Amino acid sequence: MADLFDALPPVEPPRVAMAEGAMLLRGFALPFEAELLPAVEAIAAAAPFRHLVTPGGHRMSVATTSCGAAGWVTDRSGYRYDALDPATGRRWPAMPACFADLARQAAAAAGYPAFRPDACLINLYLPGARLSLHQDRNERDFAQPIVSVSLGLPAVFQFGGEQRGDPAQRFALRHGDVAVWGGASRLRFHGVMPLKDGDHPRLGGRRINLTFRKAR
DNA sequence: AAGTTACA
DNA sequence: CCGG
Repeated sequence: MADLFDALPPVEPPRVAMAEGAMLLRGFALPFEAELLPAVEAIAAAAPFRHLVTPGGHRMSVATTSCGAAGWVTDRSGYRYDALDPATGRRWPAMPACFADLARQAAAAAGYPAFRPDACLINLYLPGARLSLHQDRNERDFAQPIVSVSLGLPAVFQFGGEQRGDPAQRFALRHGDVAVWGGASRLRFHGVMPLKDGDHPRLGGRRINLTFRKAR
């Protein structure tokens, strides 16, 4: 059996319903695309990517940083949003306008026209990096969706149910794809399979994921 | 508890 | 041997 990428039909629908309230926007027309990667680099210069440790004491294979009024962090004591970057003691870099515009447009296209993110978690995946199944539940208002933008190398996204053991669907995510989930799907478990080696024309051997949330 | 491994 |  060929892998998920080869198994996709030759012409992909631009919008795929993953579940109720959850939409995958394939090849979303990224506004200000040329500005996105330089913006990530500028954020990383002020708030470096780091491998956080989970409450269970495990080092995440994905490296993270954040921008916006609140940043997602974890350590032995738990998951949380913090106005300050624990690594620097300073506020997170401001959310670039091109990020906020992208998140708003994608959310609107998926049926969430009022989305105004105040946090963007930036995940850096190198080959082998993964995110095991988890829920996004540290935000205060679950009426607000999650908007997840894929850049660079392709990855396989797992989208499960509200219980960790529920069966998970898998979706190939490529550069320019945006997954949006909210409503009845807001607390679904989700994750990313280990990144395969590859070479993206613009991003090289890495995947960068921008995950927008309304944390507060 | 956003992790890893073993094994059927 | 690969993948779920």
